Amino acid sequence: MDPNPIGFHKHDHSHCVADAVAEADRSCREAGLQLTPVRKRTLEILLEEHRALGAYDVLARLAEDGFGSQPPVAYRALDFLTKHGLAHKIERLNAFIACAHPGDIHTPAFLICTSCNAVAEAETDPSHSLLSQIAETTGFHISKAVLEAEGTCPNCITDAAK
Amino acid sequence: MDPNPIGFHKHDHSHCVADAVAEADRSCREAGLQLTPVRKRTLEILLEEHRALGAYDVLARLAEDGFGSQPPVAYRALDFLTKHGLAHKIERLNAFIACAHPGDIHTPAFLICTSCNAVAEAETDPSHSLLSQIAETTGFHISKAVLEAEGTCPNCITDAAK
DNA sequence: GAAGTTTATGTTATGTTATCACGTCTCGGG
DNA sequence: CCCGAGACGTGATAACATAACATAAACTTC
Repeated sequence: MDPNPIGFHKHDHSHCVADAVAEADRSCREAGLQLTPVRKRTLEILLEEHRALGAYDVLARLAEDGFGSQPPVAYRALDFLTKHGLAHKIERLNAFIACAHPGDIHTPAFLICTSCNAVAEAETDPSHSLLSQIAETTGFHISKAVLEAEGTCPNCITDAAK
Repeated sequence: MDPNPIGFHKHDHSHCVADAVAEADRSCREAGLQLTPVRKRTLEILLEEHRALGAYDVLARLAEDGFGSQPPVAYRALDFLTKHGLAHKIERLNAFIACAHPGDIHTPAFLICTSCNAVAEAETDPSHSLLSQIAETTGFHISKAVLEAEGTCPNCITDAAK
């Protein structure tokens, strides 16, 4: 159901999990944040799956690995990751996904394919961002934005045409 | 906690509920849709409160008015309203709000004030919409978009400055 | 106008997502 | 050595949402 979920492009991610974890490790140390075993493992799980995962899916995997089996275990780890830009919550799906561009300051936009369930994280151009325009004209101060689009990804459009 | 939630501007809405319901009534009749008593009452509740309301809040009000008291009663009515553009779901809040611009074809953006809990529905300019740009460049076909920003509304910014 | 179809509503039950409250442990500072 | 902060585990519960089934009204097809 989910052949190639990374931005809808195929790729070999045998190494990218390890790389991303190492990078997270480094940036946390730099920022004085504790990337503890549960948190690190949670990030690995999200990276390995490379798709949006519910908190209870993550929890089940953590429990398998010997961590606690109660919801707060997963929610706390996911909170940490999302708070520090290592993961994002997809509100539409009540699910979580590893950040595709950690380190960048960004307002991510997500493209959710309802056919294959892939979720791609798109970059947005902050300069003529829709939301900053709105903020300007209304005097509203934005602290966090959610941009999510649901539809059909290029691969599934092609498949449907066959 | 919520002095003036409508787009953050004060207004007298003694008549606007009735007007909006009448308008909904008319447009449903035109479209061959049944704005049944539960559905109409649900819309009224959302309009009266003029803020984002959880499904169970709506349900409680419906039950008071003699409608069914089980969750599907509220969810079905809310589904109808959202499906036909008379209300919107705020994903970030798991809550529902009456549409501020029914009839228009629009991709609404919501501004959620974390201080006073007001939610404003902003118009977006579809021509240089962020998401349609993304769609173009990626080949993704968008069927539904969610744009939600969390922050501080002009009123609360002013209040905080005091 | 009887039989079947669609649409809406109600109810019971259950599933899914998220948080609270409390106890323990560990680590670093005073 | 004691203390406070942060992290983690656990039990309990809250909040959000849907499945499955029964009933009733409106419509339509013969």
